[in-house]
Amino acid sequence: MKVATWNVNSLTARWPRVEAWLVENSPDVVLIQETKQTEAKFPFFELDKLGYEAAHYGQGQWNGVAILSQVGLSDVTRGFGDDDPEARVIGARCGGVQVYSCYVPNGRALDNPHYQYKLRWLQSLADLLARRDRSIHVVVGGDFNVAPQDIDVYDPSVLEGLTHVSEPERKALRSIEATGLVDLTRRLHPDEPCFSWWDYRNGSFRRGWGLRIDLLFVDEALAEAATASYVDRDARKGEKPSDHAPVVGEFSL
DNA sequence: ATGTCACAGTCCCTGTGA
Repeated sequence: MKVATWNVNSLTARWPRVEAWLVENSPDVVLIQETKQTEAKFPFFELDKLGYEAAHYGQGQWNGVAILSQVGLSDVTRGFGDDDPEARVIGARCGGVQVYSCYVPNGRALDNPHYQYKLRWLQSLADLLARRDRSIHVVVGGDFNVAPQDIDVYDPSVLEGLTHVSEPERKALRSIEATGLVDLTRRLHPDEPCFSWWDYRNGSFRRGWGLRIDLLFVDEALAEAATASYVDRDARKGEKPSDHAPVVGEFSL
């Protein structure tokens, strides 16, 4: 089973790239973030032609998450069941695996109210995962907007005092791992940065100024069944790329 | 920190978010 997570930064603007990538890579399950689409605009018909069932939690101008699957899709859940008005998490059962596509709030700055929202949101996710059915495999993927460790940052000194690297954010990720989940990319590549996002500005991609903020958390048994994890950097090149590259995990189930 | 991109509004520019 091949599972990918990709923040596409507008599925409307990115559709030509997304479609080409799906045809070339044919992942079984794709966790999408930042569709920036209403339900009416989501390309259900086009995805069906490519062999994908899809579930979308859309909002319109901002946010929006989706799950695409070639191995079945059922039991869709949207949000945490609280009063969060932002479309940032969707869950479903695909091929016997419970999957979640997550778009964690950016945080903006440590003294911004949005940063507190980010920490609360991560706590809600940890609570949800703590309550999960342990008899089923789980993949929790998405744009976490947190670089778990300094190795996940091109130059830690540049980001000092900024969001994405603060200790409370990193602690929140550890509390997600503490529910029995493994950061798959780091497990399989202990010493490689494996960046997944590069700012559009400053020629950051060309200069290698990246962060690893797109993560795949999987249960321990799935981590042991993993055969590969990689970032498709080619998707960050060429015409109209997203600022994120897809992160892929492969498992022999 | 900022050499960009995408969105909405009421447009061929500005504000906002990332």
